[in-house]
Amino acid sequence: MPELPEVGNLILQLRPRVQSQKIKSVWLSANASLVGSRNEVLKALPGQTIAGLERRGKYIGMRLSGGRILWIHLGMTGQLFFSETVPQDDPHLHLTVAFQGLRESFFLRDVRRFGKLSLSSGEHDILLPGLKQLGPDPLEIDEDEFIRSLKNRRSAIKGLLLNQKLVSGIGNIYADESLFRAGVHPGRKPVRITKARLARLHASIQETLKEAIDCGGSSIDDYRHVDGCQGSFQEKHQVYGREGQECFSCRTQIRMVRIAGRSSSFCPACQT
DNA sequence: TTAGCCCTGAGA
DNA sequence: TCTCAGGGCTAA
Repeated sequence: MPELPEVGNLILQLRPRVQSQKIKSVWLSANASLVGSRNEVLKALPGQTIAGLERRGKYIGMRLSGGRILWIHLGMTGQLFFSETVPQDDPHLHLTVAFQGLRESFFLRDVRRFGKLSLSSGEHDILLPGLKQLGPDPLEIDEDEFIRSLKNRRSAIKGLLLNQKLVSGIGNIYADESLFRAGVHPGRKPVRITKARLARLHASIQETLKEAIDCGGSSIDDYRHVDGCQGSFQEKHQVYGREGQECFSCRTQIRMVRIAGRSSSFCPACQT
């Protein structure tokens, strides 16, 4: 569930706490969703300093002083937090990083294990296939490029927005919310959407994501800030999670359909 | 391009 | 006990 705004917020909160900190020890659970060598992670991290944090799509990159990068994808239920005490008997705890001279350790918890962890030795040996093929960031892609990448596509726009090779970082919530704001039906195919409409969708995506970032993201189910606080953008959702309720704009009942294997909420009157 | 799978907890 | 939620990968 953590999408671009949630991941972006986590990085902002993590940065002041881990940047320039030296890693003392690392623990990995036996069933952590790790891509690559377990021993390498356990050997390579201790002694390294966190040089920086970056976001790529929904991935968090933790850059180490030696040039290596630890990549974290939170999947649906991944949570990052700090604590002075190690949670005992938590079967969902997958990574612990302790820092020199710091009482608090850094933890990764992931109930459904849809998340991913991977260590790369630099920019060029990324093992995560999704990260290697990541499309442009929706906040950076310009209108022309956005339209070009979608125009003439013959599958539902909703599925295309979720395709991380085309644009990276949009998930179910922000796809539904952006389509509502642009007045576009999630099942509509780009070949049948005017250029002006696609331009409006491009703007809606950027507006929605920026607003969500300012709100600290959407907290649904598991997403929490590193200090355990919740984001507030869920209070502004127009369609996501509102099926059966009235549209705030026209009072038509919000409907839910399955498109590209994902639930899609929309207003049948506002979105055509 | 799409269906099915992974995984677990919540709710019917 | 069954079904559903979902991101991303694989196979058809």
